[in-house]
Amino acid sequence: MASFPKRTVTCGGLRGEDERRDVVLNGWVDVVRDLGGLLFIDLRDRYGVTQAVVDPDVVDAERLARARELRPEYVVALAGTVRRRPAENVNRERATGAVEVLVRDLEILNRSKTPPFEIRDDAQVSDEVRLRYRYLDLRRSSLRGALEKRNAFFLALRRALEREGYIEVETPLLTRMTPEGSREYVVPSRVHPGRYYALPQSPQVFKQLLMIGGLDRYFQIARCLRDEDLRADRQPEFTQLDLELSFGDEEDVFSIIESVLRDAIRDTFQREVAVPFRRMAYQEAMDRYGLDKPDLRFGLEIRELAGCLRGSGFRVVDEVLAAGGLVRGLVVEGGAERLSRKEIDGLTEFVAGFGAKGLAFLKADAAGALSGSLARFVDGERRARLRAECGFRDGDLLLVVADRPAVACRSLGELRNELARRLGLVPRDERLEFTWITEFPMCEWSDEEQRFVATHHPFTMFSEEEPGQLERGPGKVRARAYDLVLNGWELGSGSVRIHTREEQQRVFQLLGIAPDEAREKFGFFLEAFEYGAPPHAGIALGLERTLALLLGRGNIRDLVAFPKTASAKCLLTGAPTDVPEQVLRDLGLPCAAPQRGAEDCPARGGG
RNA sequence: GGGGGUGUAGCUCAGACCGGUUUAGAGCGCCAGCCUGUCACGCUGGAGGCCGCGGGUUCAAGUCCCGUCACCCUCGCCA
Repeated sequence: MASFPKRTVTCGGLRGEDERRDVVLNGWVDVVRDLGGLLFIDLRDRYGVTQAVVDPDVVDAERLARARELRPEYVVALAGTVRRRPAENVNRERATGAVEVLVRDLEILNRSKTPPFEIRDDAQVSDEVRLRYRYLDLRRSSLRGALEKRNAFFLALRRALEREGYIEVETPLLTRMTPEGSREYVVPSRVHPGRYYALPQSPQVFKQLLMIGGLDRYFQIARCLRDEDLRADRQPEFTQLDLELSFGDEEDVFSIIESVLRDAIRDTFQREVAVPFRRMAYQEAMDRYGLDKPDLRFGLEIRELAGCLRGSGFRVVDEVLAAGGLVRGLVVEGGAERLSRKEIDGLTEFVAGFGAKGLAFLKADAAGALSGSLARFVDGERRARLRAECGFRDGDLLLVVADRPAVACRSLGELRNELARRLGLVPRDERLEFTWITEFPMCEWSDEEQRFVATHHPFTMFSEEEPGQLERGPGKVRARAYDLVLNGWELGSGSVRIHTREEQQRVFQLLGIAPDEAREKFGFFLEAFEYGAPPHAGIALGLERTLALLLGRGNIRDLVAFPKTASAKCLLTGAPTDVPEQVLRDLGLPCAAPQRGAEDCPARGGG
């Protein structure tokens, strides 16, 4: 038997046709409006808000007194009769606004302290307070709605993948450390003192083993953990749609992802996405947009300026070109008036943040007069070329970076995004510009490590134009890897995998992983290749990022029920915490705790 | 690890640039009283401050200086 009057409807369920029904509501008090005689209670739960009326002519003094005790966030059970509101009192803002519940009886199930912030969507509250009292923030429809969308989207993904014959398999959370890649969380073993598991940065190795195991079509909505510094779009724990297929290649991965995303977005957001997605080679993305995750919602493409500016007397240009650098820029339409000298100085600092040593500029006013740091190097002929080749017209602003290729592309790419934000070039509609970025280089030379490092990961298949190219000119070999980009965010990446031991060993060797080391760290994996590994390919998509873009949110924190701060702390529980010395001893860990001041305690409810 | 921003009432913020001007304010919330059709109810009154923390300069510090902590953004990092 229930110890309290159990609800017969939710706070979002009543409509005009429920008139005269006897109901019980359970929920939180949203607000009480005590008019002295009549008293209105807005009662809230996940499903909505319903107005209840306590009428002193209907209830006895004891119940009236109890009603007057109610405060926001009290948990109550209300019993009463549904009645239509008089026409002039209908609240059209609310789904239940045509009715109200005339209270016959009420019980306070729990009291609440005054919450640290009001449970209202329009209340502006700092992230710090929201995270500390996350359970209160969860009562607000904005956060709850995001989690409901997350759930609906995940279900839709699972439905679509089920339909395509994919099977969801869970892979271990306690696994072995991988030598390449991001920093992993390490878990000490009590049973094996001095030995450690690692939490997976991704299920990469296991999903390939599942292919070798003949699972054929695998997916997992998988938690991934990385001990790296955080950003608005990065949490230490995040969720990927991880997917792998056998006997297929890029085309199969593209088509399954396109179809699954299209269906899930249609089901969850009632929005249509055009498939197939656009495709763009890495080099084209870098040349036109400066970044490997271009935002294609606006133009403002990067212009090649070597031809127009070579030999103009602007020394930096010629020096940079002679050293193999790039001279490129952006033409800002109407920018001559829209951007002041001071703002351009600010942009110079902005690109300096990405290593650019300078930002030259040229303004042409409405009458055609030139000004700016480039003006004295641009004669009539060069001006005509700028107009013809780059569309530089009167009233426009040309911003130029001359630098090493990597710096020139990056700084102009970031500058392009920044200008689009400032000048309002990003369309306000909800357009979704999906793009596959393909043909990444296989590896890059790392000055820091003095070796080649894999651009994607060391299990990625490469495409050699001739045998032995990987060894002779590794910088020129392309990986069969691809990224999925949406509106300037990288949603995820994947590749066709290596499936023979020989090719895998060639890549390990290229990356400077000695045969002994490879055997020790990846022996089990190389061995698996010797027992009939099928050709396979796959991808992993960051689902919080995908949802953040679909919901128009600037960070992924609200797609996570209990997120961590920029310093990877949980403000609700206080994690990470010290642990008792005995626990460390049992684990065979050194007990010397670093000297520290008093740690913040988790919230105790204030007041 | 580096850079930038923020930190003042429960919440969101003024005050700080140029030290003394009020007894550090506002809106919301909170408490009390009044109010029988409100819906962010209204009206009247009230309580509430280690000005993040520690040091320094000064006759005098919310305000200036140094350090430190927390949160946010970001570079590095994130195969």
